[in-house]
Amino acid sequence: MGSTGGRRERLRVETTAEIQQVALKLMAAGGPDAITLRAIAREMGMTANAIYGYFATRDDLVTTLINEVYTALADAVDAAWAKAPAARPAHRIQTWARAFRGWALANPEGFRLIYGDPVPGYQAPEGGAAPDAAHRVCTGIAALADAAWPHAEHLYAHSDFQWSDFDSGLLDKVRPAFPTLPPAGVALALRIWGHLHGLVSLEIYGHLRTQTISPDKLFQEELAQLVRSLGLESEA
Amino acid sequence: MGSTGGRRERLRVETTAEIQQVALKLMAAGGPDAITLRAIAREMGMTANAIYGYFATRDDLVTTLINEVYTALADAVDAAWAKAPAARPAHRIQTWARAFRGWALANPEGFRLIYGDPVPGYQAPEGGAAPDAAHRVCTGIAALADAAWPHAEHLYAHSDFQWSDFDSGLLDKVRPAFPTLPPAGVALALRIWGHLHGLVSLEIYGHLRTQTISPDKLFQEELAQLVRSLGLESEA
DNA sequence: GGAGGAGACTATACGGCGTGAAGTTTTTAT
DNA sequence: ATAAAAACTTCACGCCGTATAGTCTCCTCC
Repeated sequence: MGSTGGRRERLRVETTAEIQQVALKLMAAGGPDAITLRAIAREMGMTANAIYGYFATRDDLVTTLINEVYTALADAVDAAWAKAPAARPAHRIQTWARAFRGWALANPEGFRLIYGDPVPGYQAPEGGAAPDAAHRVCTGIAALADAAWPHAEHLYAHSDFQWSDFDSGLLDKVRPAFPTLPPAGVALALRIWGHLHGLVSLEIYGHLRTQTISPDKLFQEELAQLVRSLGLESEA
Repeated sequence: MGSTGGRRERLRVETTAEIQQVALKLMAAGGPDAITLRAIAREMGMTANAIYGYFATRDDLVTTLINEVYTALADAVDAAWAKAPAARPAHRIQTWARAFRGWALANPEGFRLIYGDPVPGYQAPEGGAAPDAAHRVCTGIAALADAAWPHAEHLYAHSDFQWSDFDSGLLDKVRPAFPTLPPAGVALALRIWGHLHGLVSLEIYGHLRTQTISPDKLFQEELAQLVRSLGLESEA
């Protein structure tokens, strides 16, 4: 054999996993710039160069980490979405939003890794890091908009958004899943997304912490306002 | 003499200014992590260690830069605010917001420096970097809320925000300027701020660019919606 | 079961980084 | 003119990513 189940490959997989795990631990402890090949190797009792057998370059490792973390985020919000009953759109949106914020608060370094300036010299590869997870989060946001659209449609009565106003990147892959969502519905999606991301981002980066000691209360209030501004009744 | 006007001090001031200027140029060209003492020195035909005569450490330099950049941002939004007539609150808010976004788009690296993960290992000093500029921006946001409050008050009819819900940091210094603004008005301020910052942040960090090709149109629309949600009539 | 090869890892080295200590040159003040 | 002070350089250390070459171990095939 040698194709599957070989001791060699098992070890390889395990070592690969350990590298990522140690990297995540270092990031959690010291921020994104604590991810250094040498520190990882030190932690594992190896030489830094040994890691090159598993990842072509440090950026490759970071890309993989982003993928990993991004997937965890997508899992979290997807699970929340799936758990909440579709019959209560307001509650569903609030659940999604709370899951998003909750994950971010629990994994602030991960949030930075995904949405902020990542590791020092890191440049996201052309194809785009974590395209799957990004797609899933994007789909989730579109689902929020789709759920809210019937109630919020009137807000966009006078807008003139066209499909050509939006890029074909992630959207064209997400659109088919929501055939009833018009261009203005995408604007609504970006509105919701901008709002949530903005609040969470301010909180994570500490630009809110200096101003309020109950970001929790503020977030809940803001979420209620958002839902209300979508023409829905806020639910706990 | 030797106290003022000396050739020595003039040179010192000039060199200090040149260091900052070169650092900003490097940042604009290669992002925040392009700010290295050695690169600056190289650009100036000096040794890296010479910079230690002007800034105690690299973080000191970065702190100064943040101050500088933050001040420029505060100047930009303050000017916009002052220019717009107070009699038209909607227009004033939109002008402020557009100035904020405009500055951010013109100085994306500066925006990251202020609001994102800054230079790799940088840790903001205890006293807080750029406290003056932060105070001014905070005041600007409070002014937005103050202008909108009479129209938006009804939105917070059932909220129970207390002053104790907010930190005493920047707020206590800003509050006296707006004696009529109640606790819920601060929540309104943070709402506006979160909204604007969120949109601009998404745009600057490219998490919007992959989804829309007309962030401009989206921003205007969103701004109009925000103003409308405050009970005001959107103005061009 | 022994030889050969593949794969995992180390050793060494290079250039870049921030920064400390010590030395040198230039300017200023007396 | 001389001494002090300021500006600046040199050298050094330990960190980083990474390229190259070498070593050791284990699997495979005859």
